[in-house]
Amino acid sequence: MFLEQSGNRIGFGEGFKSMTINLKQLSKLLKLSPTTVSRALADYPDVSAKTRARVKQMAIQQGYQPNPVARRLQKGKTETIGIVITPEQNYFSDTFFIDLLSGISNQITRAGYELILGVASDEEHEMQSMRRMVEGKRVDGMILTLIREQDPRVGYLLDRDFPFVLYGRTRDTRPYAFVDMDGKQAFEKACTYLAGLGHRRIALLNGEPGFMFPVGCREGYESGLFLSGLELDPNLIREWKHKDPSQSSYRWTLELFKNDNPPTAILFQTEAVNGIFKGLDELDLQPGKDVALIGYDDLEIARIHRPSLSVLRPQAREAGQRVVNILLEVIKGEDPGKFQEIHQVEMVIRETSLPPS
Amino acid sequence: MFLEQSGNRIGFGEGFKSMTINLKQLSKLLKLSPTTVSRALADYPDVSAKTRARVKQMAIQQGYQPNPVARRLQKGKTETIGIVITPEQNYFSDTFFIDLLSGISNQITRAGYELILGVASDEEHEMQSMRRMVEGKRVDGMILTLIREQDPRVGYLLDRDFPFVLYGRTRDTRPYAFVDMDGKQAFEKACTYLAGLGHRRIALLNGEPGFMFPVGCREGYESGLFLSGLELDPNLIREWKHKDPSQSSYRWTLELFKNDNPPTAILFQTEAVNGIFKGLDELDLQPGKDVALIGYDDLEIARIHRPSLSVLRPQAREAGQRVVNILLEVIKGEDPGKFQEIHQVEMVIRETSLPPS
DNA sequence: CACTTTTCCCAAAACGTTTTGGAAAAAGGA
DNA sequence: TCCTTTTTCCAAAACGTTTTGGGAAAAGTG
Repeated sequence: MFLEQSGNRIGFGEGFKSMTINLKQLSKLLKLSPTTVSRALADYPDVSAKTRARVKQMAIQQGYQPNPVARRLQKGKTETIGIVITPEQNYFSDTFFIDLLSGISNQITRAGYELILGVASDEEHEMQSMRRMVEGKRVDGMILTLIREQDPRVGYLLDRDFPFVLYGRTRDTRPYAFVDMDGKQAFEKACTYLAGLGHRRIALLNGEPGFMFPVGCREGYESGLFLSGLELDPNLIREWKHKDPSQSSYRWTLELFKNDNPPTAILFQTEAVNGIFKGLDELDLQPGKDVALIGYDDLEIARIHRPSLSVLRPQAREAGQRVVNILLEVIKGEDPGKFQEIHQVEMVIRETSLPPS
Repeated sequence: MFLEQSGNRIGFGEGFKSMTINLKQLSKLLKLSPTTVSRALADYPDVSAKTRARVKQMAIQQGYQPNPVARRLQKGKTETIGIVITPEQNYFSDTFFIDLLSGISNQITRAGYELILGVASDEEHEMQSMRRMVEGKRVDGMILTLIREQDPRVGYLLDRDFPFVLYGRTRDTRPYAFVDMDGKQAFEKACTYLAGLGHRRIALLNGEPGFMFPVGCREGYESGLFLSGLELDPNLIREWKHKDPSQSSYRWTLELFKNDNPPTAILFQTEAVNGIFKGLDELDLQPGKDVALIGYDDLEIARIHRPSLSVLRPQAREAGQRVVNILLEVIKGEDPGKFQEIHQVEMVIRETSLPPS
């Protein structure tokens, strides 16, 4: 009686009923057609400035917001993008991933899109969660992180021409869009810096093989040694496990110093720092004094610890924003091959990168 | 020509076009009406067993999946629930929040729903992000975490009768649904345990005031002291800041031991453990040996550290699942007041809870 | 004035489901 | 057999937008 339709029945077990106005009601209030109201709000030129203003004012006054579900159906787009995280892989180490997610989320909101999140326990569920999003027509595009050297997700998405952007890179040769950190350049920089201080025995405690990121780290490390005229000693390279970064890096730290000719400096991913500190402590070596340390990722612990840890600092938030902007372009139909960005990584010198004693 | 509609135009700037079949096409293939196919798939009794089987088989064969957007429009539900996280509040400390999120996500997926994520930098953006979800008709329900004593979000949602569930509690007296950990009972248990070992000076390094969780912690602490016949000494209670848990807890640790009569044990949230370790180290006190420690939350560091840290362990994953199940009931129209759960917290005794030396 | 162009608006269709309200056919009951 | 009930299916409406394809009125042009 009061409202012709969509009135708010206050009823049994009905749960929440929106009290907001819809397009038809708004147009009735304005004595205009829904068409005109819709077009006025979308700034089409074929509605006069006067009515456009009138429409907009009324829309604000009535708190009208177009129903996103209806708009999505008509537009044939979900206005949604998906991401799947795998906490078991210890991705959530502190601030880094959160910064990335933060950049992603803010940019998505700005575009009026939605971010839907999947949480998977392993590689298989990760794929499953992504397929649900893609094949279930729940998203317009995917963001991929923690990229593996051979990553089935990339092949899957390329095969069906579905829009996606990687944070990282893989070995697939077909063109695709990615935003990656220049791990190679970062580790090269750190390595030459340490060599410049006089270090001759520089170790690399690298991430797990199979993932793409450690590949670049190693390349940079080797290239840094080469540029500094140092020899590569395989005994100074070790790899820890994602499942248990602290434990494995602890063991490898002890291992490294069993060498006849132990390292005077270590490069590593900050994620593994607890294990390294513990190992050094057990060996009665002072971090920064007896062994120089540079980590990749500026986690909280790096700033807190005394001595504070020198680090390579990727700009995760900015990268997240770029990932989204690129994905939106790809969704629009742009050629993904055009978007391949490699971002510089800053080096922050603190207290653990002194010359050898 | 090939397909009457929704054919896959392979075109310019068109981006991804779904190659999947829709209801109308499927029904044409089956020589049935869309109505019947829809009802067959939904197991309505008014379609014969034979055709139902035929429909289901064809649906599988053709890989048919109903378009969720269309279904949402018709059903008037978004089949989506929202959550907003605030990383600045240091919520993502290690495994705890991830476990919660993991439980939430899995249960949501199981129900065929979607989880949309907002990332906010502060309280204001947190509210803004939630309002966008609620008023923009983007979700059917909200999950709230990191609850404050006076939490404007709760009032907001109660006022408009919008479905939500808290992980935690607040001071609002109106009935609402929540799943909370029994922090009070946990701290009481830890406190009486330490007192039972002979500790007489037990300190509490509590979370930031304003949030609800530390309130329970303190109550449990005080009750534990009382039950053990110990006096409450205000000098043994300190509160650290969310913005900077390590730094502030480090300072307060030093402070605690400036006492004439310093503590022999400390209760705290594990989040703050780095600062405590650092403080004790500086004071030449050995954790576990000179000072007993029990933390709340079983973070990785607690298991890794030597001596390993005794902790109170909330079952975050289970709690996450309960939150979702309850929220789905509330969305269905159940009375939220019926769902108020307080979960027990387990105590894990490791190496830092010995009798005083 | 008569014609063309521009301005401004709108009715109807479409997006892909589910629900409503029957209707035809088959089965049951007398 | 005739009437009633059950079984099985379907056409049409609805969800709330945007887009399509005009059409009437106003303005410009000769």
